[in-house]
Amino acid sequence: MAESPNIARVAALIGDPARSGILLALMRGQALTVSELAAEAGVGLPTASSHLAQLEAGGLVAPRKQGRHKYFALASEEAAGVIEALSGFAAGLAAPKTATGPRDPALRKARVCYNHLAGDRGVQLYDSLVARGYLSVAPSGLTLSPEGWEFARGFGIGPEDFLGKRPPHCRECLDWSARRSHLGGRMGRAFLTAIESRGWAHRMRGTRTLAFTAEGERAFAAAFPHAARGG
Amino acid sequence: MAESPNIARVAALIGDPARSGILLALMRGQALTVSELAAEAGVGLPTASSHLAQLEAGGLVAPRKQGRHKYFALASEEAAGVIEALSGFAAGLAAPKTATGPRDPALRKARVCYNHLAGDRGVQLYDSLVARGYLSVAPSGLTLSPEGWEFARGFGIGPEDFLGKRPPHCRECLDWSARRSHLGGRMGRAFLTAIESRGWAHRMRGTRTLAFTAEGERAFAAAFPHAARGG
DNA sequence: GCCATAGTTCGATGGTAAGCGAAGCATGAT
DNA sequence: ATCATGCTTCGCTTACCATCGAACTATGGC
Repeated sequence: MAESPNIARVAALIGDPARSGILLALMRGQALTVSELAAEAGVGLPTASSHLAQLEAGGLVAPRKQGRHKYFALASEEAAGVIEALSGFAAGLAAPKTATGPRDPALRKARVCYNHLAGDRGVQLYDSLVARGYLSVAPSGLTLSPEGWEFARGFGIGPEDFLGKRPPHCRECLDWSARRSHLGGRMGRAFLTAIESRGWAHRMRGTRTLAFTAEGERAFAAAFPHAARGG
Repeated sequence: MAESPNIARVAALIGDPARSGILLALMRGQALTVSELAAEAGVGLPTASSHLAQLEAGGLVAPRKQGRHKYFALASEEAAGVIEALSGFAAGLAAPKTATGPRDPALRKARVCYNHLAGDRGVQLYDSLVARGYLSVAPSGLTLSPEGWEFARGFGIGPEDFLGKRPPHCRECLDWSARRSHLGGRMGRAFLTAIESRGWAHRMRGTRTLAFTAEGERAFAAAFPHAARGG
C-alpha cells in the first residue's frame, strides 16, 4: 500500500503543465536559470520557483548555484529516461493510425536526449559501435572495449575524461522514435560533444532537434557506418 | 506550445493515487472488472468508473465488455512501458544510495511485466535467444529467425498462433531492475504462457512476482542457458 | 415480466494546489 | 554603504477535481 504512491507522486509532479514545460525545456540538455524556466513554462517567477523546489524534492531536477543565478538541470539519466518514455507514449497517441509516421521527421532523425545523441542517428552510432566490437553489451551493462577506447581517442575522448567519475560511463537508453537502444551516460555525452565541437551538427535553438551540416552528415556516416545486418 | 500538454496530460492521469493503483494492478497482466479495480484502488465504485473512463480516453487502458461485466486491461505494450519506466524511477528514488541493491529480490529476479517475463530471468531469456541467433536484433525491430521459430515450436509456439495478428510480434522492453532489454510483444506473452502452463513458475496472487519451482528453475536454465560473454 | 447485480451519470462537498502580488533574503555591482 | 538583480517565502484567492450517495440504465437469471 505504501509502495504504490511513489509512482503516483512522480507522475503527479510531471503531470502539471508548468512543470512538464520545465522538464521538456531541460531535455534540451543545458542548465537554465529559474527566470528562464519561468518564461519557458509561461508562469511567474514565484510559481516557477515553487515548482522547481518540488521537482528537486522529487529527484527529477538538480540545482547548481552560480553567483546570483541558480541553474537547474535534469537530475539524472533516469529522470531523462522517464520524460523520454512519456514523450514517446504521448507522441504515439497523437498519431495512433499513422504507425511509424513521420510525426516530426527532423526530431526522429537526430535529437538531443538530455545530453546525448538520440533518434535514428543515435541508434546508428550505437549499432555501429556494437557491430565493430567497440561497445560490448552484457547483462551487467555496457562497456567500451580496448579497441573502443582506441576508437574514442580519435574523437579526443580518453580515459582521463572519466577520472574520478564512477562507472558506469556507458548507459543504455531506449529510443521511442526508433524503438531501439542508443548510447547514453557520460560516454554518450562525450560523443555528442565531439560531434558538436567538430561542427558536424548543432542544436537548433530552443528545440531538441540536432541539425547536421552536409559535411557533418558525410563525416558521421564515415565514422559510424551502418552495421551490416546479420541474417 | 500545443505539444507539451500531451505529456502533462498522460502524467497527470497516472499521477492520481487511485488511478496509479488501478494501473499497477493491471500490470499483473490480467483484465479486471470495474468492481475489482475499485477494491484494488481503495475507492468506491463510481469513483473507479470515472477514473477508468479517463484512463480509457487517455489511451492507457482498454475495455472489453463481457456479459454484464466490463473488463479493463492496459491498452498496449507502450502503456505498460510507461508504467514500468515510472516504477523503475520511483524504485530508484527509494534507495538512492543502495545502487543496484536488492530492493525486492524476488521482484528483480522474475516478474510479470504486463504480459511477459521481466527481471533477471526475462533478460536471461532474451540474451539466450539472441546469442543463439534465434532472435535477431535490427534497427527496424526484433524478428524471430527460422531457427528461432523451430525452437519456439518446442514450446508449442507456432506461426499459427499469430495468424491475423499484425506484426511486430516481438517487442523490446527496457527492464528497470536489470537495466537491459527483454522480450515483450505477443511473442513474449507466448513464452510466459508456455512457462506457466508447464508449471515451471506461477504468478503469486495479487503481485507481479513470478515464483519458479525448483524443477522449473532447472528446466528454465536448460532451455535458456546464460549467453557466453564475448570479451 | 420481475428482481438482482454491474456499471454509469448526476449533484453536492471538500480538500488540494496552482497562481500571483508583496515583502523578505542574498548576492553582485558601483 | 547603497542600489539592483535573482530568487524565495508568505498570504491569499481561485479553480479544479477526487470522492461519495443517490438515482438511473443495462444486462442476466428466474
